[in-house]
Amino acid sequence: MAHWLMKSEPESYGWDDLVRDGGTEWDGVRNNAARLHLRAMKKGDEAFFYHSMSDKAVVGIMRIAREAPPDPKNADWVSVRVEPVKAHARPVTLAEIKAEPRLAKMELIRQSRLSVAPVRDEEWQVVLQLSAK
DNA sequence: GCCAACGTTGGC
DNA sequence: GCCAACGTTGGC
Repeated sequence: MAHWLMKSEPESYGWDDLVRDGGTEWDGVRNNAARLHLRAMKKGDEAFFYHSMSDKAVVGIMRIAREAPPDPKNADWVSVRVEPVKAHARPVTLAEIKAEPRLAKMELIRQSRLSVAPVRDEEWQVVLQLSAK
């Protein structure tokens, strides 16, 4: 099972909105690299929900409930369905991630503008540990 | 509010 | 096919 990280500004659509809705269609991704990651997601994969801009923290875990449909007429419509799994006991801030040497290679750090990014298994575990502290 | 990083567009 | 100009994202 693969792991991912998906960003949203909490003011436009945050973790609380996701929980309220019980899940959502993750669309509106325009960046091509991010789109490729969306297409690579499989049902059952898990993803961190990251609040960008005002919050800058990983706040919870989502599950990919439906993969992107194949061959859309318009690449802009690529989307997956995500559902909330669990809020972190404690959000893991960007500052903490940057301060943790084992997370230095995260795509989140290396390419800050990428809104949908893969997360390595080791990195996933480290972030989980930080969220439980 | 500023600016760095990155992507896209369009002129040549 | 190159590159300058411009737009967007997101951290600071």
